[in-house]
Amino acid sequence: MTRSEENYLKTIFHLGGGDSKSITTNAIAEQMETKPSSVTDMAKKLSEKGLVDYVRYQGVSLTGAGVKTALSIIRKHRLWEVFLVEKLDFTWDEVHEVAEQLEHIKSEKLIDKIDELLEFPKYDPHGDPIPTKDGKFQERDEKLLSEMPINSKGICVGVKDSSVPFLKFLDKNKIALGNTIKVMDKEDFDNSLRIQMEGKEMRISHQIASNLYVKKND
Amino acid sequence: MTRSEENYLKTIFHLGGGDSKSITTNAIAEQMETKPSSVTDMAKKLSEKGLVDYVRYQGVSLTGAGVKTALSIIRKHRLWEVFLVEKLDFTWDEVHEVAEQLEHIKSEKLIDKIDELLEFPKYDPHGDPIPTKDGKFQERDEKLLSEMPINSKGICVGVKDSSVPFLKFLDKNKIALGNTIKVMDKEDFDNSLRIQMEGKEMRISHQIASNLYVKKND
DNA sequence: AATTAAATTTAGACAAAACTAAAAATAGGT
DNA sequence: ACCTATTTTTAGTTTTGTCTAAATTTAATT
Repeated sequence: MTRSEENYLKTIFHLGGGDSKSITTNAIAEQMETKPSSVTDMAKKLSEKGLVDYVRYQGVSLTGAGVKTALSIIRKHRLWEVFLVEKLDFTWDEVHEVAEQLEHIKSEKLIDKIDELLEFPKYDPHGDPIPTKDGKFQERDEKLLSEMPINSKGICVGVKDSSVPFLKFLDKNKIALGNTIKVMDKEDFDNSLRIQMEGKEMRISHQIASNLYVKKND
Repeated sequence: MTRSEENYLKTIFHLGGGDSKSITTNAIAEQMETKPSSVTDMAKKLSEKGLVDYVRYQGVSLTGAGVKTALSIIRKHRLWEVFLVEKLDFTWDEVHEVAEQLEHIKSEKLIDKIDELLEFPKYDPHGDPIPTKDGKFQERDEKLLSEMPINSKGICVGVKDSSVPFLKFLDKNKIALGNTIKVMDKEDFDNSLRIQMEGKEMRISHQIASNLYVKKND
């Protein structure tokens, strides 16, 4: 497994090619900021290795082996993110770039020990689930804040957009994972929300609300 | 800085090319298990970048910038080794391979935080000094056990050979860094030593004694 | 069913890092 | 000073991953 191969598998998984849905070369190229022709080359190689099914002009989807490999990389990425935040005081907007490098370190013992050190976390700093060693996902019953009905309560458990600007915005506005949320009111005009977060009232744009995951209470 | 460039600089430093001594391409090739012709190519590239002085048919030596870069990689390698042993319960014979990968992670913040987490260790698990952030070495007054006079005492502080077999041998014989050592007697015949280690008497071959560093007490 | 626009693949090239085999330079011994 | 063995470099290939530009296939529209 080269680093490049691993990055392709990860991207295909994230684009939804895990459940045998076919992902186009263009979509992969755009996501990875490379050219479609490069993707074609890699598709052939990964197909040779039995990690993806590739049909010319149709796209690629991960095989069982491909999913397994992708999950192991995602697992490493997310565990390293937790490590950086929990043990080294990184902020959640700083971890992605470094984890992109650390996820390629080849040592099963290393990642298992990191997992143990962190006491087997189930979610990463952005609320994304960490696959278990045997590739199982800890799915959670969550919905977007923008889809919560008025008067419903919940806990903020994840972000959909984990870009640096969005995360910094959340920090600035004291919106953090784990916070309690109650939807007070919706504004028809611009779809903004009036919410209570940890008891304090605030107004939130639709943009923001549609990028925050909430676990419903009642 | 590519990974390969970093590995060359590190090797040149270890072969003694830090103090402007010229190291031959052959020596580098042997150390890195590659071919002299490959070394020549890299020597030209590193010379272009101002990291080594290279004279055809004469060899290479590190420039100031080259030494600085080499030390920063060695620093990272050794700090990661300490991390693996102290925080993840790796044994001292398991750390090298993984540290070889981790040393190439690019993030100044990461290594500084690891340093802090470990409380700024001065030596790695094999007793090798860890360069400071500004490239200074913590040299220690140490000598090989084989060179200690009879009746002198000291503390075992490092290994010269840090190969897996040697380290495992030391473990098996309960020889560890930090142990007190007293040289009782030398055998002229085979240069073996009779020593007291942590109070217990044992016999040690010249082979072993010439790969253990000791800090003299008196 | 034909045409056209968009997506995708092919073909050929390049850069990095390595290798092999052949050529060139150095150093040692007489 | 010359010859020879060794070391080192050069020249030409290979592999991996990328690119551009041209060719092909698919899909959408009429």
